[in-house]
Amino acid sequence: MGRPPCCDKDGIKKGPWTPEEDIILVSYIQEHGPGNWRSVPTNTGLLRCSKSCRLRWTNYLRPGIKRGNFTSHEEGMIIHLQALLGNKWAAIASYLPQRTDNDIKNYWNTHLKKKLKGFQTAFQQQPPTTMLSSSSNPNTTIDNDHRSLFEGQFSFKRACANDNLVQPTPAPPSFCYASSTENISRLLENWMKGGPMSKGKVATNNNNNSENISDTINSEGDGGGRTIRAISQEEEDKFDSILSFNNLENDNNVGVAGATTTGDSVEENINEGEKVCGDHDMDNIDEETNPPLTFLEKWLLDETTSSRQVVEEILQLPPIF
DNA sequence: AATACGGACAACCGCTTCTAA
DNA sequence: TTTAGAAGCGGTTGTCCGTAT
Repeated sequence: MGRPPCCDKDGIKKGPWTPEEDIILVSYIQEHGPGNWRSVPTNTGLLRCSKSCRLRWTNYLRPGIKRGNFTSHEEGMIIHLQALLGNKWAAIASYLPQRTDNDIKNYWNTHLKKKLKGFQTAFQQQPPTTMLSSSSNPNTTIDNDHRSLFEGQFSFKRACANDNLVQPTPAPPSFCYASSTENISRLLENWMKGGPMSKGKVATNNNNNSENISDTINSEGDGGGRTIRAISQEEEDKFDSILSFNNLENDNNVGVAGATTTGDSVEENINEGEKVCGDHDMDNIDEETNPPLTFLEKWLLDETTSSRQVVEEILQLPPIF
């Protein structure tokens, strides 16, 4: 026999969560910690499926979640990771600990996909170097639509690249209780301060005590367990194939996401990545809270990776670091 | 002013993987 | 070892809101 069912299918409430439900859920988790979601609806009286409770907590109520205002840095990370990993939102979110997979997925579908599609369309007609120089060259063949695409819609100003400067964004949507959700998260902050891990701290996976929220943030799923982890063989294989694809496309100066490549071997890229990574000023990185860089992370940090550079150049993205 | 349309995002659905009994 | 439910995850849908007509 397996486990008993998590909850009755009848009488389950669907749709948006109310502030009252949020408070009930947060209060319960404060007292008991997340996990054992099957018992949450029963113990709280919430007419929600356990799955819905877990999702609500991990995506919106847990402390440390950063909402809205994706920085250009984050955009760059998402673009690179999506090119590398595909639609593995949970894996991508693991490199952006303050963002949930759902948030990243929505942002990709509503913002970045459109931008990249427009970029690829434009790129098919004009390679990046020419396009970039075209703005100052009236004799270029690039048409005005594409120029405006890059100068307007695509213009992530480098002036905003500094992480201290938040990208200008439209007013937040006035969803019925987004603000109350935020308030609930804020309420939890003080509580978290007394815990073993402060809000938003990048987690390691060393602590197995699931009795408190901060530990469970490291270990639960659905966006909850955002840990820096070693690259899997599958990811490494995919990375290799992307590099191979870039090399194949090199003759046409077109690579993944419209990027060019130097045609370096995988080994050369890896070595170069390690070398450059070593040249970065890592003094501010706390090894205790930020584990040693993985292969993938080194690649992301590698400013000499030509494909990344070109994408950043064309999209006016800031250097990742 | 009313309506239509599209964008943005929260939440749900369904499939896959993990794990407790 | 088997089985069935929990958990994880990505895709899709529903709803709200702002803007254009």
